[in-house]
Amino acid sequence: MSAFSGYYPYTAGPNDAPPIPLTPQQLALAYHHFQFMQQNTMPPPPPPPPQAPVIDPALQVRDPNTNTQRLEALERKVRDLKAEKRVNSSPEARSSKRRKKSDAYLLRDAKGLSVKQEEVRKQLMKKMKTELMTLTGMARDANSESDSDSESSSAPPARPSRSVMSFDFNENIDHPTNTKVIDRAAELIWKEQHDPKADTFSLLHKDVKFTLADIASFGKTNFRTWKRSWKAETDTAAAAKRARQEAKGRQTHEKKIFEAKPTQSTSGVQERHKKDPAFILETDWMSDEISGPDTDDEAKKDIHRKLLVEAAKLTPEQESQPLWERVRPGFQTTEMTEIKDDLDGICEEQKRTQKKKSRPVVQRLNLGNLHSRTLPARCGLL
DNA sequence: GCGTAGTGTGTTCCAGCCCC
DNA sequence: GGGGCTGGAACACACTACGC
Repeated sequence: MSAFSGYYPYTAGPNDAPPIPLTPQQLALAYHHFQFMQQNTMPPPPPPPPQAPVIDPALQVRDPNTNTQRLEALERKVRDLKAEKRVNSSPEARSSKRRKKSDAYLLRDAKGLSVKQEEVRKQLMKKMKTELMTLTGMARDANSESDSDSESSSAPPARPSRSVMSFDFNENIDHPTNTKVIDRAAELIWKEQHDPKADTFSLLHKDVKFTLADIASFGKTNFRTWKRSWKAETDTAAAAKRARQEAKGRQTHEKKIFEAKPTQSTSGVQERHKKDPAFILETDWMSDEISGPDTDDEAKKDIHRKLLVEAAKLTPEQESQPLWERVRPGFQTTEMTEIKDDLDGICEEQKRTQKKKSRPVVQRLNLGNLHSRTLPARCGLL
């Protein structure tokens, strides 16, 4: 406590009045604030004031000189604040203030960064993610994982374990519960990495500047990602939406394969059918395969499986391999069915002629069944 | 064992929108 | 104008199975 016996509320300037000694209560409060700044932890509530003051205030001798000095110091402060306000209200100051606000971020946006900045940015993102996972208990061994990214040899000493906090995904990012976690993680990383001379510093480039706000913004991105996943798991509507997105992603992938390997090319299909097959690849039309009948009846499933095995002409040894049925929509025109069969043929031919043999894809068989799912909006195009 | 393709999942980036 | 949210797309990564 002796180190704080000379603690004053501000640093004295040349024009300031001499420092005013603090009361024991003020001193105790200041000590707690100092502890908070030192340890980056929430301080425990300040100790309750003593039941009775050591000296009855009524009996204390008031020093008229000290009170005058205090008053003068306050008046000076008011004058300074008014002067500062006048300067800040000018248009130039307003724009510089705006600039200053946007300057709070140096690495948040990936655009326009140098290679060094990009590397440090990625490192900080990874650290922030690990820190958040550690704080929220999402990763038990995140500490060992956190610094495995190319700096294992110079890894900082492991921090003592921290208490588990948690996100509230029902709330937004600016909810106190969530900001508390992000701020805490950002402060920890900032404390470790902002000073290149510190033992804990482990970034690739010492000369790349970044801000606390940068680190926090990376944490916010993580939060949104996790919230999105959480929502997809808990909200059925969101889950359905996500499934649609994933299906679309697979279709895009198939489209790319066709575009990248035009052996017979889709133009051949176009010539034969006088239709551009491209739009089939752009929509939901390609998803015709099912892995089994939509029923809980095991007997029906067995019969269906036997039909598929027969159609695939599998040997008894091959019977256990997966098979899919290709079920065309009932509303689909014959013309469209032919185009799709043509495209499937190209795909299978590409597989057969591939120099490099790859893992066989699941065999798809046509048993002639049709399904009656909802008619897509674009069905009138063919 | 190694390299590669297929597949699934998670992450990051970006644009557009809304609100303050 | 800046920050937050959302959705879509691109990208990264891990895993598996296969051929050589």
